[in-house]
Amino acid sequence: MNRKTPVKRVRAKQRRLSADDRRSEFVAKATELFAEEGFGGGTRALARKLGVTQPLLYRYFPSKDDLIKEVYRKVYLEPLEIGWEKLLSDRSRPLRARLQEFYEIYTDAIFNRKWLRIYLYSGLKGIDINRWYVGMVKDKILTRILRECRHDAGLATQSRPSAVELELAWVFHGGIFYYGVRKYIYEAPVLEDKAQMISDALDIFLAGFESMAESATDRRRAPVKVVG
Amino acid sequence: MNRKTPVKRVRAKQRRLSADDRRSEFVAKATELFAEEGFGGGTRALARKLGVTQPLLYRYFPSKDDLIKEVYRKVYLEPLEIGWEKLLSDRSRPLRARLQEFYEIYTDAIFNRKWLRIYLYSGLKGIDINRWYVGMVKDKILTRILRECRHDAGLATQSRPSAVELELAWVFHGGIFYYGVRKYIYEAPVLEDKAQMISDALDIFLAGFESMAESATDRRRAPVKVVG
DNA sequence: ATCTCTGGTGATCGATCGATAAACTACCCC
DNA sequence: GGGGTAGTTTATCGATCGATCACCAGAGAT
Repeated sequence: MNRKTPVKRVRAKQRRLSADDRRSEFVAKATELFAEEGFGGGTRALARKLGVTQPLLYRYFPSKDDLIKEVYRKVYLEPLEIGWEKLLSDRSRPLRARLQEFYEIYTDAIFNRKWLRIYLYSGLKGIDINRWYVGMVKDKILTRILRECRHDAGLATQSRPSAVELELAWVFHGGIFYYGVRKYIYEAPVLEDKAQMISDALDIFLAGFESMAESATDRRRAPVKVVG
Repeated sequence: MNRKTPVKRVRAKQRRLSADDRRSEFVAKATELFAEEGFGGGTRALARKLGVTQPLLYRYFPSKDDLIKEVYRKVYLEPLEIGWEKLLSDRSRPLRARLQEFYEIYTDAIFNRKWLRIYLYSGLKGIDINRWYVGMVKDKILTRILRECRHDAGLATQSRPSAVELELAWVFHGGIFYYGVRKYIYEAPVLEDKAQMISDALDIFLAGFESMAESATDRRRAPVKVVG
């Protein structure tokens, strides 16, 4: 056929971006790619998403691992911009309303396919930032919630929650988290009204905490097991 | 130095296994490998774990994908051997005891690093068997639990649970599931006594269900939202 | 208009991937 | 004990991976 015919290489017109723009575009598209394919996703596929060639990546990142670290940083730190402490600890408002609002905002931030998948993939890799995040949830969210619950129930505000209390809060938190996993990872049908799911989960958590607190004050000891 | 010296190839004495044994050994070690590395784990690394060479795999499986499917089958179907239906529906025993025992047995089966990691990896791949499993949990476990709860509360046993009830059960179930994820995936410290975690989670779930049932009969309608 | 940065490309390397074909060898049977 | 079969290895292919290098070309400065 027309082999060896000198076809004028119609090179897609080079689109030049500033270094900062290109760099953040790399991170943004890498987040999408890794969310779908996992961190095994290829650098060539990433370049294709940007409409550039693969070696360009290495003008901005020394290695793929460095790019991945940037993705972590962006994904883990982005939804943390909101002031949680004030929201949870603002005792001028009823506790329940605070918790409801907090979880609505929190889940608005993390309940999306991209965030949840990156979170799960990085969790399976067992990296430091994931362990840091779990510790942060414990210290900044669950411990705070438990302190407010104790205060609300008229109990002494101890500096650190008991292991049993903490586990109660984790099961509650995990139950809400799993809603996001079911919806965005498993793509299973869920109760559409997210706010109501949170409301119902709060109902049973608060009722459970109160009954635990009551039996603790009644019997003057921590309830280890309610039914044998 | 001694290059070109004809070193007598000291080949590790061939250990021959029956076809069935070798095949199941492949599946077993592949489960371990994929649990740690994800399904991107290499066939050469797998062969190394068996102490054989890589091409041998293809005497037993037409492709790596077929091996992966076998791993799925083994992992997903293995813990299902137990008779759940009888356990949950045996009305000669108190409901709470049935639920406690069921979740202790169920979590004994799935709370281990191998199972949870394979489950999460396959969930991220969005494969059919994962969606099947989630549907199975809904139909065979949660729906059954809710039916027993309704019966226990003296309510009409309807064929299918309401969306709100189901979500309540999912949040409860997910909270327990997340305990396993925290312990075996994140390797975070958890309340060591698993049975007590289940007991506490059951307390608040059952209390929540009862209060929902009460308000439903009192007000003659399903409680959509308790606090606005 | 030309110079000069610097963003961007083309070509390619070595390693590793899944998979195939042919040769080898341990073990069972007669 | 000499086949013969079936389990195993050696050698290798083509594709793809992350990464490197020399070179090209667009845009602002002069």
